[in-house]
Amino acid sequence: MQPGDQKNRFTNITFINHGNLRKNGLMPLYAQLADLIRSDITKGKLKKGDLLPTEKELGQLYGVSRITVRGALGVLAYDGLIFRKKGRGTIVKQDKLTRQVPGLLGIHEEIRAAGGTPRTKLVSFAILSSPPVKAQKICGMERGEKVIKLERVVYSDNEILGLSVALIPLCIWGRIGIDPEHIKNKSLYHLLAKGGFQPFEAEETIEVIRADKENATRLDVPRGFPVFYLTRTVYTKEGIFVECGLNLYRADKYQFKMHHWRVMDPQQK
Amino acid sequence: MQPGDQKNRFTNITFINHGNLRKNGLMPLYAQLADLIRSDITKGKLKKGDLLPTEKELGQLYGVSRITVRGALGVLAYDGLIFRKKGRGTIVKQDKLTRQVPGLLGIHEEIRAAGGTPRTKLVSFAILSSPPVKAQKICGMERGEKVIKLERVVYSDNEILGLSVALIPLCIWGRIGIDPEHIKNKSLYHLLAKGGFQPFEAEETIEVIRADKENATRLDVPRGFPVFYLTRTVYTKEGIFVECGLNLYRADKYQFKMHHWRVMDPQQK
DNA sequence: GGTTATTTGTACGAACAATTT
DNA sequence: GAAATTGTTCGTACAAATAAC
Repeated sequence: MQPGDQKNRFTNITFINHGNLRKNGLMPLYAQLADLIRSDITKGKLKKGDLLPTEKELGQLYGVSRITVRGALGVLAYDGLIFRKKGRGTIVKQDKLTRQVPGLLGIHEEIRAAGGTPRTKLVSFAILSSPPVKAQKICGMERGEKVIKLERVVYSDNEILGLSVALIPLCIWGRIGIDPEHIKNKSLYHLLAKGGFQPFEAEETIEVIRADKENATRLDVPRGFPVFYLTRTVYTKEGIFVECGLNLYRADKYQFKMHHWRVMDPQQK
Repeated sequence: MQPGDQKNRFTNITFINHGNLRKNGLMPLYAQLADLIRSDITKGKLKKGDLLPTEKELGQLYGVSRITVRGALGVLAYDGLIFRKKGRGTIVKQDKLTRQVPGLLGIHEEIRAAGGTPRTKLVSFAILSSPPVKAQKICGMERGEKVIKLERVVYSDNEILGLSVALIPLCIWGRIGIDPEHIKNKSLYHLLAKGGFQPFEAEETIEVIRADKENATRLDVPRGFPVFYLTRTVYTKEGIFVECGLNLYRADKYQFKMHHWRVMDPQQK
């Protein structure tokens, strides 16, 4: 199907799961409406290329204003399920993509998402009077700033996946107040979130290097074996720096999937 | 600075580049306002942690409604320059991150962005009666669908960077109507965009493999040398599949930078 | 600690502009 | 050229969260 093609617009009420919006205070109306339409799409009532009812019609169907409808459509457009064309209407997208924010998962969550069972072993725990030079370069940490250094080995289903070093400013660590003992098998990001520093943004670089003797031993691979070298700088919603992660993952046991997209249309759409 | 901290709110008019909004039809008011505030942030008039004037005040300052102000703030929040807190206000973020959509750059653009000079050499051009099995798996192309296969060597500043195979459905290729001769040194994505199929979304996987004899020769590396194996499936805004890319890049000459983030707040924010 | 004021979040109605059919 | 549809913008009102007293 090409851009110019289109299908009939669904004005038929029965196509829509109608009349279920409640002003219960739990969820905004626009979010409820978005979920209803989303389920119509994912369940196949609305198929790729279909034109949705117009914003006016949707408002009438569900007894809400056009603003609310636009809020709902904005969610779906943001999630990549629909797109809109001025003068034409709102159209269900082709469905090839796995529409999912790249996410900001910790390694625990990543492994679980891939169907594995994560396990981490704490190798070392220390308070440094100054961050390593590497970390200063990567995430602009100040010299002389006290940091926690957490070194862990990561296993997936009892196979070594990689090594992980996390540097966390002492002032952050102090506020979340965790006993090093409790880190074992716990998601670091989960702990940070519970302490009021929920990870929200991250900058990451991915390189490949070859294992030196020390790393090769620890990763149980021959010397020179390719490993991903992954650095990650993590921030809260407020832009507060919370972690600098230096990670080595075996290249034979790890791969990346990404979803890039350009969203413009920041306003309700 | 911690989440609870804050600075004074700027109600001082002189801090804002005021009175420049025009209903000229070229740009919506909210976008103009967003640009004004953005420049105040990037130029340092508004610093990290600062509270912006309230939505009401901004509206009065610029003579626009609160809806328009919210549109502008929505843009900036989306771009990661500010965040908002109910009951408190709108706050300028810390400025560590390079706020940039991950982007959907072709290899030409990537090289240029890194300060290099891209060059591509066309190795082969063919019309296949069916996509390779690999491509069928990666991007769900149908057996029997005619595709164009474009094989190119990519150089950055006259050094070999990698090999690139692009598979494009014949029906798309036919519509953009390009002479294979003209692909040389051109950005494929640029050509696609000119033909009405602007790349908008992509799904990508990154793995590391070791070069076999053939690839090693072509990439000018020893056998077994680690190379990035990068597959990419590209779609338009409408969700129309336009390209399946299979790429091999030398791991010593390539690295990835990513910016992940969680944006919720789909409505104007 | 509770109350009040402030500020953003959600939602309504209405009108016109820009684009496509 | 006319009709239909989304895009932008106004005014207004109340809810929910935060901050100040």
